[in-house]
Amino acid sequence: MAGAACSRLAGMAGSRETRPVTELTRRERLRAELERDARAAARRLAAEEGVEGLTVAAVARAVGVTPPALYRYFDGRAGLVRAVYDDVTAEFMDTLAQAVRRQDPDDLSSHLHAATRAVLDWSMANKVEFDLLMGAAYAKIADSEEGIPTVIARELGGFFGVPFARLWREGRLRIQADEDIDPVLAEQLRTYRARVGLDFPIGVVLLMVICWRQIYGLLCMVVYEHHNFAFDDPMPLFEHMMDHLLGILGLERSPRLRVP
Amino acid sequence: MAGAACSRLAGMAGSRETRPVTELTRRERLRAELERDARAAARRLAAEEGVEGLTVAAVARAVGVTPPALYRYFDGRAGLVRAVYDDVTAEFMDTLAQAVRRQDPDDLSSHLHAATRAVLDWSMANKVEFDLLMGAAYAKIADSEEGIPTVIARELGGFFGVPFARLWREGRLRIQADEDIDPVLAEQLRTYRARVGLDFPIGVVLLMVICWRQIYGLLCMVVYEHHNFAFDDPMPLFEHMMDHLLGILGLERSPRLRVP
DNA sequence: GTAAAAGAGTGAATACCATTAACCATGTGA
DNA sequence: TCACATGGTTAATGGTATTCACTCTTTTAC
Repeated sequence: MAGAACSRLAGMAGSRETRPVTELTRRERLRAELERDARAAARRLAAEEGVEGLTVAAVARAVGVTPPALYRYFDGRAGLVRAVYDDVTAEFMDTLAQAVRRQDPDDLSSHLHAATRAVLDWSMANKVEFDLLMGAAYAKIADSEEGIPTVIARELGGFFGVPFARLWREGRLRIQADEDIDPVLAEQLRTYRARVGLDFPIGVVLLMVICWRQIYGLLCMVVYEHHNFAFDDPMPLFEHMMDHLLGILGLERSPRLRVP
Repeated sequence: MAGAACSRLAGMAGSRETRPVTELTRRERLRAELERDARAAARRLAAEEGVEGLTVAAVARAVGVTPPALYRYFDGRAGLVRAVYDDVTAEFMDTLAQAVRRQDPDDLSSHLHAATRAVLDWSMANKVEFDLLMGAAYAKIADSEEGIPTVIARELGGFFGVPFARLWREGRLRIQADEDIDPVLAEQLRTYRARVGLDFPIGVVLLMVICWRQIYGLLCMVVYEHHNFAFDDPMPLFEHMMDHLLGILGLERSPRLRVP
């Protein structure tokens, strides 16, 4: 407490009016700290107890305030869930980016393989968060909040769009011609392409959707634990699927794949 | 009230000790009625308000008793959810059986197509129930209850096992030989086969899993509404997938497919 | 036919939860 | 120094699950 006051005085002495963004008033600093702590507590609670365990009261306890205090920071329970959603989205996309950065930049096979593997690993290690981002819990947030819808679908679409664009440019892909695609489906694919911001033929978009459908199915099987009674370890199924998907894309499993 | 008493007296006059199963005591009849009403109310509440709207208090209100009364019928809220789960499972499997019965018994393509289509249709029309049977809500029940795990996976596996067995017997399937399957995966497939009660090579089981992975991915995409921003109508994607899956199985889309 | 036993409901109590309103102390900035 | 904004508090309302003690009714046994 005394130390905090001191550093505040030091900050005041340094600059009053101009206040560079780094210099925060005591209130601003405390507010930032409490918000950070609350977000962390919310995330921890959600992970440990499930989304339903993420309650205003529990977060308040964790950060040492009374529940109503949190209403100065978040829009009630829904706001807390939204905050966790935002944090988790950022963390998830960052994890993916890291996995890709570990690969040889010219090795598209390992790029795709590692990204997909990272999705699976993260999802298994963060089942509640998976549910929030890509599962059932998502629809509930999306219903209430306005800006949310399509966030993760678009982020992921953009992310996987990069290697697909390269595959397309390199002429490796065998895709369906526009006129061979059912017109209704074609229109949907164009909408998807426009909303995600991709710039290759809808035949390539269709390939992305076909791949994602399979990946997503495996993810849900694993995370929701329906087939655990037999498929305790999902890796064999995953690798089997990756061989198939890479094959669809005219690639082979890369010997240079680097997983953590 | 008076009428009820009368019928009870008639029942008493008819038989006391032997009491054929059809003859119920007044209490038993009232109990059966209230339980039936409560299950129906629980199902309706879940469908309309979501699983979180399925509360003991709400069901009690719906059937006109106080909440503690329901503890004589169900094991609290978890018991209510479990009851809905059981009812929904039966209804779902029945819907599938009906869809198959509508097809030409010798037309395996329409058999598989109709069954898969029925799964999709039912899931879209019963999103909350889908979540309970095959989605995120399932894991929560499975955690607490003992008998539950694998119910739906095994029911579905057995159901789709029938046409796959016929395909296999007819020699249409191109499958991987046992020794070409990763040993760990092979062991998992054998476990699955044993637990579901199938009796064909694990290469066929692998085909089932490959198909289900894709179907399930599409189901979750549709029910959890992640890609609604582009794929408002899932039918084009579904039919595209079915063409692919039937192709894997050496079949073609049947002109005799009958959907409701 | 009557009395004991079993069953099914109620009300009260406990313990959570979310959310709002009124209020108070303190940091901020002129 | 002083007015004001901010961020916390307590209190109150109303929702939830669940347990317990109790009562009334039905069933069953004698």
